[in-house]
Amino acid sequence: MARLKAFDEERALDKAVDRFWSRGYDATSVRDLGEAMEIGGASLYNAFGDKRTLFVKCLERYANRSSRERMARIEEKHAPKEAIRTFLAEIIERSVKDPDCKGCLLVNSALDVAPHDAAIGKAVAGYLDEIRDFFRRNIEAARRAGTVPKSIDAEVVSGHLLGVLMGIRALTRVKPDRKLLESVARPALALLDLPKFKLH
Amino acid sequence: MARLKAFDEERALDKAVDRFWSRGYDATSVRDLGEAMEIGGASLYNAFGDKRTLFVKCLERYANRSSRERMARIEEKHAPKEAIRTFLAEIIERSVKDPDCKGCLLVNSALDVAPHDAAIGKAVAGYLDEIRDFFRRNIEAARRAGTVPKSIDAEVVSGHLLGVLMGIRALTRVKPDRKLLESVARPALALLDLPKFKLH
DNA sequence: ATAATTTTGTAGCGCTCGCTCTAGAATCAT
DNA sequence: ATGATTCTAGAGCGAGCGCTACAAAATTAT
Repeated sequence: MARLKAFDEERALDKAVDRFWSRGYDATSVRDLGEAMEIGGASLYNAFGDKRTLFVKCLERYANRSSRERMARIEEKHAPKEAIRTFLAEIIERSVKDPDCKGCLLVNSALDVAPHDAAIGKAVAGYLDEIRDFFRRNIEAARRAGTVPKSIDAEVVSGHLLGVLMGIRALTRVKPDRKLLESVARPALALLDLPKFKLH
Repeated sequence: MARLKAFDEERALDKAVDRFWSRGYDATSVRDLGEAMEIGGASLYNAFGDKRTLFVKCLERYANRSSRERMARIEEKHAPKEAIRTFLAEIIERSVKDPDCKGCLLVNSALDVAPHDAAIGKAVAGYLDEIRDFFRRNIEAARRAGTVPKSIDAEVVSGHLLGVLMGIRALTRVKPDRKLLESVARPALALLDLPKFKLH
């Protein structure tokens, strides 16, 4: 009944994610995107809507393929406390090995575009909530398993870990130094190993 | 010998800082700046050079009036450990009270412009180093004063605090919630109150 | 006053932006 | 084949971008 699309939508979407990730929303032009996705402007608008709509789809794609994938993969393979440790270690590893210092698309977007676009802000906040939930449920599981002191407050420490994560991702973009990034993470992880002292 | 300038350069610079701060580098046009500074485009270029040069001056101005001012003021009035606590408390206070969720110009720039401009990246990294130095020397002073356990490694914990600070500033832009921001800071501050346990 | 010098407002340069229009190429059911 | 429908490439729209050219206005030394 009609002509077939000449490109793979998912593949093209991944290319768009890369561009937004490394250049930011504003600095990425529709022509940049078309070039990276190897499609013309008309096809882009036809398949993905306007630039902002494409960006929203990129955020969702990134959340699925980067953020959620990592959490699911790690959670499946590691005990709760080790899951948290592995998560941060993997972030640091990726951060120092990325020559472009792209950081995290969600964190970058949280600073660049979220404050100027309420809907995107809500979306980003939601993705970050998922990460905090990952920390929270692993802390709680570790508490139940006894691998983390009972004095650890999952509510507080999950927030702390989310902040530490974002700090690492932010620092990566100006000072991608392994020693520094590890020093950001280490006290947060050490917290989980402390003997049973009341923190407050 | 020549016509006098009709505007106050410092006042105009402050207005430029505000605009860059709330809108980001790319999204702030030279016309925006001229409007905020209440000067025409020609005067802007005459007095401050091009947009990028103006931005560099804005970063320096911000560092002097916001970052360094805060550190000096707090350091003068508080004992070392309380200086750290007060610093983070003030950041959180300002963050939750800012209706525009502007965060910190240095942190915003670290993510937006630093990765795409080596010179600005170096400058931002330098300003962040100053903040880490603030943490480091206060930790060391507190260690000497005995208000912080000797087991605290100033090198590690100053990096941790810088990361926590950046995490708070980043989170502010999407989730400006006092409880959340305080949960990011609290374990880092609790660390300074712990009895003498070796962290690693 | 006059001349010298700097600032100022304005107009507009060339360029890129997000986006759309249009004509034709490609694919399906019939 | 034919017709219906969708996709594609390219040109180009109006708008805004960073920046500059230029002449009028303002100031001081002479």
